[in-house]
Amino acid sequence: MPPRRLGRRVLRRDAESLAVALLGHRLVRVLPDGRRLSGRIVEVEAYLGVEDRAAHSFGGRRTERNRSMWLDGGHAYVYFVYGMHWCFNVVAGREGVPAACLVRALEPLEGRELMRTRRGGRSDRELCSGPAKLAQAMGLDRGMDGVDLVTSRSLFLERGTGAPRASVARGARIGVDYAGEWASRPLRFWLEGNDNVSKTPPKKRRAPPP
DNA sequence: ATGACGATTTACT
DNA sequence: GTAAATCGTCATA
Repeated sequence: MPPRRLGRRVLRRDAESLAVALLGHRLVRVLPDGRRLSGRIVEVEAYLGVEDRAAHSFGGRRTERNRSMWLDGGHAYVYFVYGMHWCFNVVAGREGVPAACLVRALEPLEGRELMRTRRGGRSDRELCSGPAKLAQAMGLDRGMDGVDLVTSRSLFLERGTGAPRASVARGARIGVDYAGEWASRPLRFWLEGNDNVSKTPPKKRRAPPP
């Protein structure tokens, strides 16, 4: 029996619930030649939708770039940032609700050799320990944007062992300092102690008071 | 048509 | 800790 995939019912949950639910399951990529790449999800951030100032859909923004955020829960939202990086999200909620979960880190499982090639021969813990790193390692780009993870043969989520509640840590999201009060909301979730969780970047210095 | 800006990573001091 | 890399996207005009 092949492993069971995560179904629409789970993937339609709200972004915060889904972020926690994704931890401990596996993201799987099957290449055209049949090779498998996969990793255990160990870090996820929730982007809640129109009210969330850190989300691409804040204020109901609906553009060419973020249109996948409005798809039904369980679709992929893959976007390009900083002129060179791709990031992968699992869309949350029902169609018309622009919420998503940014997958920030994986524990590499299958296909580590190919991942290492794609990542420039780095060590195992440098393969998928960041949103753009895992996208590069797994070969996720525009071609995967909008894919339905429930039905696709090339990209999907396999049920793993899940995550014990006690092992899930939470804190502020990374790289959203522009989002005002939303920047400090604890919507980042990770498996405490896992070596593949991304490192928090240095804090931006605040301007000195006048 | 133009300009500002990133849901980041990497290298360097 | 700081800074460079690098360009598609979006808002403004």
